[in-house]
Amino acid sequence: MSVIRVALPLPLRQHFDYLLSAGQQVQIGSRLRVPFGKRELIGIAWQLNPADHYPIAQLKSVISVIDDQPVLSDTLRQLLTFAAEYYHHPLGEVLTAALPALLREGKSLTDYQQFAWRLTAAGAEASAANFKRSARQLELWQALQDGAVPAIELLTNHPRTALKQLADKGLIEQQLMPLSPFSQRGLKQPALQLTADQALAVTAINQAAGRFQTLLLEGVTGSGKTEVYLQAIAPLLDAGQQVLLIVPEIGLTPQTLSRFQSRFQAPVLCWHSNLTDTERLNCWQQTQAGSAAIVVGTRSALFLPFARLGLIIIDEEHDQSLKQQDGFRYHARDLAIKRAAIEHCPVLLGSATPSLESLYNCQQQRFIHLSLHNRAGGQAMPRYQLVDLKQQVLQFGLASQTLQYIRQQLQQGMQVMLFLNRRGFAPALSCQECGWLTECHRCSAFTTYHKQSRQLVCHHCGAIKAVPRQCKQCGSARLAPVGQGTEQLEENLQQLFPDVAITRLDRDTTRRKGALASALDSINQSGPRLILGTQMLAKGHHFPFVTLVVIVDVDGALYSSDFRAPEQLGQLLTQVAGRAGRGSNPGTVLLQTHYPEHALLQDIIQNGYASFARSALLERQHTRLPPYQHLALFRAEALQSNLCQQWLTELAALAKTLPGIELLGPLSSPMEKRAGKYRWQLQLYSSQRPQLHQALQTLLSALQSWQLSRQLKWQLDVDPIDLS
DNA sequence: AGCACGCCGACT
DNA sequence: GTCGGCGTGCTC
Repeated sequence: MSVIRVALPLPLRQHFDYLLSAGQQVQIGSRLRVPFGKRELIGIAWQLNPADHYPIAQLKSVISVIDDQPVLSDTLRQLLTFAAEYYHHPLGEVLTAALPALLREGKSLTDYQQFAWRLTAAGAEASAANFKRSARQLELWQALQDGAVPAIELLTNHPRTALKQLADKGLIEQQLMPLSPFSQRGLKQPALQLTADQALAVTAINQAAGRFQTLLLEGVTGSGKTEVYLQAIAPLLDAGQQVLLIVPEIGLTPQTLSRFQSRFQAPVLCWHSNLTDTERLNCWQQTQAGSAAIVVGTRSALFLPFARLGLIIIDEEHDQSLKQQDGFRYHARDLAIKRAAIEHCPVLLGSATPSLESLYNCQQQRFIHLSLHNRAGGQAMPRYQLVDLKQQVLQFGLASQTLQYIRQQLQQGMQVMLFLNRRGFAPALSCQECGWLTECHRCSAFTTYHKQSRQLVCHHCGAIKAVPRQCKQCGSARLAPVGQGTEQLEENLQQLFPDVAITRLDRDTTRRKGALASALDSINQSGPRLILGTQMLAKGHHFPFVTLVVIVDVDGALYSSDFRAPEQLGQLLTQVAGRAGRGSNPGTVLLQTHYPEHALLQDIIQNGYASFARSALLERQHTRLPPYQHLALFRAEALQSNLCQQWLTELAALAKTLPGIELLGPLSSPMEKRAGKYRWQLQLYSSQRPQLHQALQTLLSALQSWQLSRQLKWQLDVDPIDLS
């Protein structure tokens, strides 16, 4: 008889111990079925015979052992344990994030088979002429010419329907696929010629192979970071090692994925939230079996069970979406570094606009800093120009100077991109008589007017209302939109340039599946065009014919209470600018502002991101903000504002007694009310990470017994990025 | 998180 | 008289 400590999928900060009968063989990291109160749960064997186990007389017995081989390796368990402790999050929920749903539900891995597709005899005899009417089927048929391809790999770039159609015609068939380690069969496409900077970077990455090292690859947009990734990976694949590439959002980077697939013969899989449960399990198994060579995935790919991990790459390492914003709030970049340390492999962070945290780590010599200085094709960098909006007559929010520039570029057959980070027609409707504004009744925010759908939408809680005919305050019927969103700007631009094609990219126009892809396709055709959109425009896409970028309104970000706002503005401006002039034409970026003399803007446009980031870091040092101090944030949310305040005040009182902790708050969140709940926060700063963690531990164990804690929703965010 | 127990209000 | 509201407590 022995005792086994089990990690269970519960939001509880504790383990549970069970009895193991003599006949039950268990490897640590395997799944177990155990009784839990009136129900049964599936947990992970975590520790055999812990010294401080629960009284034996009160233990229940393990019902069954599901796996004979662990689903979580030693290294993965180390990572998850670290993550649970670092983020002070219940281990059970961390596990839930790390295991595919089918495994959490107890599905047996041994009776789970994977299939590959191959051509039938009839399929081998077919010719391209058979597929005149279906390009999709033709592509699929061609992909199978060199032999069987695993279903999961096939589905990453072929639609399921084409697969079914060919199978129905008897041209392809399934075969059982053994899971064995991949072997690299040479390159499908030759590598590109590297610039000197790129070659240096590739060498540095290769020199770090086989040991833990973090490298930051800073390269302006268009400088060829992806080619560096590809060439750094090649020798690792030759040595049979696997590579993980984490990207912020996979939907936004289909080009990156296809570049990896078309370069290497070895299997490239992708991992993201749109996969079905079965596809996830497939990918998970192939990663574990070593038959996947490269996985391109979003942040949760970090927890895949690589058999022989040789390199982790975090692309766009500054991107905020690498941090999970609910539940288990981990940062994929930071955990990737930890994982690399555990796996003894290098980790490469890539960005045109590195986070201040990573630049700081380079200054501290913790990371190796690699730079790509020039655009790979030798194009000039775009130039910035400020457009002073003071005392200007604006037409649809655009200065006459701006319009002149736009007209000029269009006349030359070029494309112009306008960035406006506000979707909808107008940020609110206003009463012309009394000034009343349409507000959301559940949030401290105005409701955005959407003209096409004739709705008032709250962008914070999603509430939708019909457009009122009258002012709720004075009854006047004179309601008019205030301010301008992308929907309105599109309408206005169409009026100004009736003959020019316009493509609008925002959440409203890209909601439909495939809409984004088709919009991007039309942008990639030459000819004059206006492209306008929100944040989406800043991420990842190549717009080869854009020679002018207009940032319609930069002012919103200049005076923000969030200490990260300058960094984010710097990143946004640089990223948006990077979309321009990637063809043979250098680009121009126009920044419309009422504050052309603002130091932040001047710094970015005159000195570029790298220099701006240095001064922003100095500023952080003087104000004792991250990364010079460590930050953790308690949030409280309740129907009554005073509950939050009271709870956080008690928390603050206790925190004040703890060594090395500085407090800010309780403060109301920037948007005090959201979806009907009031939101407050308490910020804890410390220059010593261990002291911060000690404090968090003390606070967490205290608050669990407080009566008030159960009357509100609270959460702890370690290293928060979003202070809202 | 679930799932029970428990104690008060409007229904066949 | 019972169904069901969600507060409270417990799970090895």
